[in-house]
Amino acid sequence: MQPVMPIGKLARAAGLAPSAIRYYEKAGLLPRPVRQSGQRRYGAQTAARLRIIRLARAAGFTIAETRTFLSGFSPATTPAARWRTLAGRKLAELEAQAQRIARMRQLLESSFHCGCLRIEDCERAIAACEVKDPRRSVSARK
Amino acid sequence: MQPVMPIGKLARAAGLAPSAIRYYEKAGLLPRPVRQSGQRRYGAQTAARLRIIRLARAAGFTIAETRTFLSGFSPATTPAARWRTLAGRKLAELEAQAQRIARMRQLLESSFHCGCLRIEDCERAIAACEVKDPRRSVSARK
DNA sequence: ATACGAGTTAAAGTGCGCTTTAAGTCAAGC
DNA sequence: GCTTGACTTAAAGCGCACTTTAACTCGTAT
Repeated sequence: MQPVMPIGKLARAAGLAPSAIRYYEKAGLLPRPVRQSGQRRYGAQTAARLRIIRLARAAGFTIAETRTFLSGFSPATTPAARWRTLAGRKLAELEAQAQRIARMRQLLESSFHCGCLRIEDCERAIAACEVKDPRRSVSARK
Repeated sequence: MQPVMPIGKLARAAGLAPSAIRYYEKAGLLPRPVRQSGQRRYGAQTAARLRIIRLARAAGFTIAETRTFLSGFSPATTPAARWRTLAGRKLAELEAQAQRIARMRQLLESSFHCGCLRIEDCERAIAACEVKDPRRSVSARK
């Protein structure tokens, strides 16, 4: 039960679906594991690696960024240094996202305080509260 | 040039691609416009409506929500009341997003302060800073 | 006449992170 | 011998908001 877990057990242990683990393998986050009659067998180190992956994902890193963290640096680069590099960029992205959220909040709270009875009436009044950047929106998370 | 703009002109005026305008029409955000020999002709009111759509999108509403705002209420419901209803929900979503961002920020700043030389070494150390919710992540905007 | 630019359509493509499906293999229990 | 459950693969599907493509039609300028 220690060095030879099948994928289902590993998945339960990690709180993931087996398909996600296979996907991570294909994506280069996990090495090809040993096999017994065609089936993957995992040791405790893979469970540990999945915990790291989960941490990275929870911190907002994409699969590609997580792969970079795991294997995209010179082997001499320490985990701490890798994390600093990637976290710096990610924090900037999060800052941008936070600002977009703040802007949306502002729009949600400040718009349509008009007394128009029909939308066609507002259509003229809106002109003032013009939006600068027509692109981008967010919301919708699984 | 006032009540009979072709789609290209409208698109430029609104800062959108013609394909987006056709898409909005198919999605039910815009009414089918008058046509001249098969081609769409728009008046100033459509430009105004596009400004409203842009505002709604910038505020974080999805296409479906925007359609609800425009035509999903009883005609007697004022724009202000419609907006209040939808904005309330959206603000709650934004609050949730903001919290996720805060959590990601925290993880980014607090993780991997270990002195491990290789990731395999951290794999044991990580166990402590366990993540609660294995699902969900964000980042990556067009 | 004919080339050009702008319009038309339906259908497929994009990005991301998986999940789902279909069709098959394998070992263990009855 | 046969069912059951867990595994295998490659490929397709999902959600969202558009964009891109391919093949075609217009009116206008040369």
